[in-house]
Amino acid sequence: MEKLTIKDIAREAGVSITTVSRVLNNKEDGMTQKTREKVLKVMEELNYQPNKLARGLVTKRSNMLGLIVPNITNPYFPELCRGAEDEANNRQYSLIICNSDDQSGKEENYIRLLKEQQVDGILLSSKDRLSKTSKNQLQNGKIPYVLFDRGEDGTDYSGVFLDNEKGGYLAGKHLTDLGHFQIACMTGPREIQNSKQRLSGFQRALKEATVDLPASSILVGDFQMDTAYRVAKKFLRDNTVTAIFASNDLMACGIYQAAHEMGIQIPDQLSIVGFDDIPLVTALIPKLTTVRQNTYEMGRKAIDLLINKIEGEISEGVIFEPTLIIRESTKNYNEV
Amino acid sequence: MEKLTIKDIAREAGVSITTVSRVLNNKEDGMTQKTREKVLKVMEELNYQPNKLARGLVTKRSNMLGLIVPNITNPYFPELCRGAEDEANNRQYSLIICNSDDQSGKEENYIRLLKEQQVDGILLSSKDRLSKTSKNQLQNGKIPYVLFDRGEDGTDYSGVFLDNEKGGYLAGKHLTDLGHFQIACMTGPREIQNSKQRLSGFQRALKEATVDLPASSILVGDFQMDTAYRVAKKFLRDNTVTAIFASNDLMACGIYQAAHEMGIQIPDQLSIVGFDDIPLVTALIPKLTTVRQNTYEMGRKAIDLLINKIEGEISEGVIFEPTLIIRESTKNYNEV
DNA sequence: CTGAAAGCGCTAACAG
DNA sequence: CTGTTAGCGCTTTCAG
Repeated sequence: MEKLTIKDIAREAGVSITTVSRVLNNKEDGMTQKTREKVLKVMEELNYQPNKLARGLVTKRSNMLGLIVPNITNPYFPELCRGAEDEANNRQYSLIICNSDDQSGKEENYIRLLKEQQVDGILLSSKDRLSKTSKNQLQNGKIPYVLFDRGEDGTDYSGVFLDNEKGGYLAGKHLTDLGHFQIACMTGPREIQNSKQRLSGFQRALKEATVDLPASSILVGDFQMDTAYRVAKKFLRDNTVTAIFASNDLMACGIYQAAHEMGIQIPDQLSIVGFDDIPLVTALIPKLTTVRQNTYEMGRKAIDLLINKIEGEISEGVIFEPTLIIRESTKNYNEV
Repeated sequence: MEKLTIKDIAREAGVSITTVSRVLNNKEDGMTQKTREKVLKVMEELNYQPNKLARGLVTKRSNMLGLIVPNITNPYFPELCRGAEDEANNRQYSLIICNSDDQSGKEENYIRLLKEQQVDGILLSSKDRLSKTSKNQLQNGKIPYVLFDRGEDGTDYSGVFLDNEKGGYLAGKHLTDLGHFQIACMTGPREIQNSKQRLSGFQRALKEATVDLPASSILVGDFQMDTAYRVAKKFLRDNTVTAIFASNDLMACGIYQAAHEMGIQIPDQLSIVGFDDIPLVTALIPKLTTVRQNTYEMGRKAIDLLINKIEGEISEGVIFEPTLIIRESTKNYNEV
């Protein structure tokens, strides 16, 4: 039982390969119902599976999409992947998922690889803005692409983004509404857009409530749990605050750990707000209050945009709105 | 700047396409260093990227591999993906990651899709044993494949597995060594191999220590946090145990939650052992004692096997040994 | 309504 | 040392 080709089917069904090709592609025109059925039956019997590479070679469409994520290990990204994958499959595309490990070298490499693999488009969730090389690869390679969340500022708004500023604001407002006024904030890496925007939204909220946020209370993290733990431990030893906003949930976990070891009760002595609403967050005790992004939907939408772009429809970028999910890790200051 | 082909390079460099093809494939023989360099330079200048589909069509090698995981949302699987991806890339293969959502329908569909996409091999991490359709697809499609963890019993040992029985034993022994004798166990779905083996290892350990494990203390979960939470809550209301072994870490999280809500202190009143050692487990308070599998390495090894198979070397399946990682969620019974 | 033939971009004999 | 040529499995005019 060697690999079957369209020829074998044609021979077996007593028709030409053109006819076989036609039924393969559901071309309505031409062909008796009978011929079609016969061909279909032969395919069935022989368990024929068309070679998509060969098809791609002539149609210039591989029906494959690339998705590059910075770190599949951060539970945020599997959500994105699932959304992307589901939408891609709905639309008859396959997804190649790649992990850039937060390294722009790897990212560039994957872009090249995906292009060689003739993917029809790329969804890029970059660590931060695109490196110059990446941008070049993408742009003068004329390959359709969509940016996810961490993108360009201004100009090239072809992507799916979150209103990070608003997210930060939501977190800040929640905390000040609860009456807190000694508040700290742990950001992601300083140079990352995302991170800056969340911070600036947060600052806006505190300002509105005339709560001061001294520079010393702005802690710089790296979106990882371990670092957050260390930074928090040091900070909590030397400072008194009643609330902390972590720019992502993973860092919130690190802060939990630090607080626990120092005997600081959450939320009784310390309120914590996270960001992302990754699934594991409900496993924390107490459950984390956080700013939710609908990652799954964002993934779907991003692929939707990408495919539209590939298929020639112009479709604008989208900005998603975050929402605040109040759970158990924040508490009214008065009750402290 | 239209899509460049090997022809363009040949014309530009003033050589034949064969020559270009040769430098592309690093064929050492023939060709002056000079010619090679000239071609290389032209490629560079024009930023040429070879079309892998076309190559695949003639070589019958796509250099793509498929990986099907049951649920990318369980943090266990991203680890596997990373290992698999890294090894694949090392060996110059790309990985298409697919998510079967624990549905064998989706799994079968993906197998078909991957085959049509002409992947060179498939790494299949199935929910449980293969469905008949999957098996057929794989076997009479003559496509190399390797099974991950949840596989066939006996016969076809082409895969990477964990010694689940030993893992269960390790957990049981740890608990009995600590002096516990009122112990419960939460398993995965009853019909799953994995699940059964972990349980039977666990039972073996208790038996050795002459500790009884009544049927009523064997709780059936589904490897998910939510269910575990519900089951545990009910169980803990009606029964007294001083230790629970959860067959995976996600379920351990659910048990934490239940215990917390009922005011049961871990590990003071209840010791818990998990299974997998997924990354988030150190975010739990107290940190979870668990049976670790080296998922990343297992992923690498699996791809290694797969590629060996593809490239014609025979390589046997591998069974990995789990290890016990003692953290903070278990405590000596005497100190209770 | 159906088929013959050209060609997608590349590799691999086989010649020169 | 290099080029010519015949496909890989499929789609797609263009004829019949």
